[in-house]
Amino acid sequence: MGTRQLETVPEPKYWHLKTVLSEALDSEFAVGEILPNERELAARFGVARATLRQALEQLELEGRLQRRRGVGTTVAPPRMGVAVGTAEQAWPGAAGDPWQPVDCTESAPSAAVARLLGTGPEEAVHIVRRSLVAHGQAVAAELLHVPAASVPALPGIAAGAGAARARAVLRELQHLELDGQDRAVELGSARAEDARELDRLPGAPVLVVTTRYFTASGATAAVSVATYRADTCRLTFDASGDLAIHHDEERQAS
Amino acid sequence: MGTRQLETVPEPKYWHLKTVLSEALDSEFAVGEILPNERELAARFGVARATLRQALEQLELEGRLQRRRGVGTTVAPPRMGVAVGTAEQAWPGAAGDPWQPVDCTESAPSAAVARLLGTGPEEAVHIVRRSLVAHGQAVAAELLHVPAASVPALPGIAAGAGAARARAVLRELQHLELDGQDRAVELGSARAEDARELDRLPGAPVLVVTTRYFTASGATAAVSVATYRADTCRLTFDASGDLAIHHDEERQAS
DNA sequence: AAGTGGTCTAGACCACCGG
DNA sequence: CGGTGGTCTAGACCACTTC
Repeated sequence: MGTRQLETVPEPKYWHLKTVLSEALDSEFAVGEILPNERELAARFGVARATLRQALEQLELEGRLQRRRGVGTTVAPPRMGVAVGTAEQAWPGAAGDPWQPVDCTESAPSAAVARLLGTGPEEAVHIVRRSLVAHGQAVAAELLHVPAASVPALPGIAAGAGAARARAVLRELQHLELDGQDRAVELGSARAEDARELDRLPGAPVLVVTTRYFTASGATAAVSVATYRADTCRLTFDASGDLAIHHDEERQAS
Repeated sequence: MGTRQLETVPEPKYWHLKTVLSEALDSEFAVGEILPNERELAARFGVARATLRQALEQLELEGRLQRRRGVGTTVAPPRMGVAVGTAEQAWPGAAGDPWQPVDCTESAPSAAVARLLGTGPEEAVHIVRRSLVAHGQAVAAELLHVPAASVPALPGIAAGAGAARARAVLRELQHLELDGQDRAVELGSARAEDARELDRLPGAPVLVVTTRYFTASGATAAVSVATYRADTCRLTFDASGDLAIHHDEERQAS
């Protein structure tokens, strides 16, 4: 990266800072190591703290750093691969599904989910909350929306609460024949509730995976909206049909 | 969502601002409409411009707004769905592939790509640049890495330049038998080069899709690194096997 | 030239975590 | 309690687009 300030390149300071820091992370720091605090880093680079923070924010977005209030800034491990697209399609909660049921409520879904389900906007559905933990860290939170029509044999509403009820809904789902599914991935920001569960601040970047599950009759039997921590996760769509979560040392290609 | 300021919930101003603006966008603004400028909005809400900008940044990240220097802030259309996972797996450049070849160079890949390819870190590969345009807007830029061993019958190095050479490499790829592929999606920030092509500023959030293509012998024959504009794209992994880009009115479910 | 969003500054205070 | 990152301010100047 030689000197080339002679071109029409008034490179922003934070961008240059990010590059310098990124190279320093590669060569001079080990995973888990804590960096000097923001005030000292800013002084060392001769910039305002806000400018230094702009660079740190980018590096955190790229999964290179992890910042925690009251603690400090540490060098993040490489992103973990999380398998979300498997060849063997199965209902959520099938054998080997690593998601952990948390609880289950019954209420009206958001307008967007209602549209995907094809149900009326006022019609209540079962909403199963599940979470995905990998390497001791919560990496994703899911809201699984199941219309009552999909689980007709569900025991009465009072059939337990919390995780027990969630498991009951998932068990009933297995009785349906799954015909296919449909996935979309987009960038979002964590709602306050998800942020708490993912140990992030509200608004943290997340990858939102929306999955529609179809029955043999072609109807949408359930819709899952899963939010993955964008800073620590790389979603993998292997053809290998393996649900296992694996942690590897591959870095973002670029 | 009643009033609950009595709890220990000192909600940040920018977060509240974002909520207010978001609701205003839903009810009072049409797609494409320009908002008042930042200085006026900040004054109207009684906050500093930096705080107002923090809210706008979040909304832009969520694909609700589009900001352009020298122009203004406009209400963004819903994200377009871009199909990236198709049941009928095919080599890049196959019939119906909407990607447009731009040019082709021959150089050493990044360390990360070299690892995926299984080639030596110094070994040069063909790097085909392609771009994806939808609705008159560039939505993605791709670097397709093809080791020389994958296209042995390629005419001499001087066989054209630019798009012509890119097409030649793609044509040769079709002669190989494709056995499978492997995808990963993660959040990244646009390199300066990608940012220019995507009409964004450097560092803009992008969805990075890394695809490995395998030959029947199990070797990695090519690696594609595609960066999609995270603000305007929703990646779809339909089982329908349709490469078409469709624009629909679905909003992020949340 | 005028107006927009993008960058940068030098401060201040707050919420959170640890000892 | 001290130290950390998170929020917020009130300015300034710059790069870009449009007229």
